[in-house]
Amino acid sequence: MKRTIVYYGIALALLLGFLKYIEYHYIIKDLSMEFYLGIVALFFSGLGVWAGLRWANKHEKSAKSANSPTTTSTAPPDVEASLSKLGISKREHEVLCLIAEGHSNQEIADQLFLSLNTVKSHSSNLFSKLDVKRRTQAIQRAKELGLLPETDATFG
Amino acid sequence: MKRTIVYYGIALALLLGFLKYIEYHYIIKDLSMEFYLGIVALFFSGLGVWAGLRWANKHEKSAKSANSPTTTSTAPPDVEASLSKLGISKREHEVLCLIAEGHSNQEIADQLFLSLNTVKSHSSNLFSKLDVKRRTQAIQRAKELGLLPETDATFG
DNA sequence: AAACCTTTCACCCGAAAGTATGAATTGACC
DNA sequence: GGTCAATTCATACTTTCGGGTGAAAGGTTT
Repeated sequence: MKRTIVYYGIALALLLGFLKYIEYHYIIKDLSMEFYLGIVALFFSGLGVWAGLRWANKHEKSAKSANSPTTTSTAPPDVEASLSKLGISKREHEVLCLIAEGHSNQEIADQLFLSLNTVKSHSSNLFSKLDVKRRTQAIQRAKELGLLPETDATFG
Repeated sequence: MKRTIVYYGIALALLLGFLKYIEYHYIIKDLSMEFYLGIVALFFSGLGVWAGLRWANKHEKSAKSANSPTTTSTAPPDVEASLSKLGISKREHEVLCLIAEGHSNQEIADQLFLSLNTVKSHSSNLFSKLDVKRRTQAIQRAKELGLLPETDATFG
């Protein structure tokens, strides 16, 4: 969390440095105002989208009674039972679903706004809880146990 | 193929060397006959089983009209169409099925009596034909396209 | 407050997976 | 005999996975 702030700072510093750099090394001083504004607008809109998504992501889970598996609406009731029986947390279940969709750990990390290491931790715990060694086996296992949302891949 | 013969030779040489070694270094000369026979019996029965399995494996495919996808009975007729449409060979399909069952490349190699490198080659070609990057995606893809034998994991 | 769980993340290391390239063999087809 | 695709395998290299350990932050429970 503290690191995130540091990253923000570094990103801002880099932006400022970049602006100064182009100011002194190129001949765009005449259209500097528009250019600056454009750069800054792009940067901050990107940052805003990112932060907004992340914030929304954080509140999606805190808004639904934290971690007591009673009123969570992410998964159907029967799935809930299997999950809690195996001691699989909500976050781990999310990771499991994404694994089953064929995503790499890095992709999952990007999608859930997590570090790669975190995804690894989750999947590692997941595997021991599912009693499997590989993610491919985890997919099999999860399908057997009905832990995955029906993707309905059974068409012709 | 030539390598296999060389390996056989090496294995036999090692066996002989081992027998000679225990003959000169231990005091089991008295029960040598039974011991020798036991070792040899174990070794050759193991080798026999292995060779037999391998031979059976080889003839399983040559016995069914080589590679024309007309009378092959490994997969249902509808699957055949999808496979040939994607240019997936029979061997590749075998590998694909084992991948979908959650096996590692090494396990697949052992099961099909192939080298690890060969399995990698097959899976690599498979991935490009399925237009995927990872084996987990290949599983997804194969299920979507109905390329896998029904494992019926849809029970409660 | 203390014990506990969940979630997050870092670092290291070894194993597995995947890519690229080249090559030998075999059977089919012409 | 020559061509072609399929199969097999090697070698080398990069990326991804997975295990193990430790730790920090936030929430729950007692």
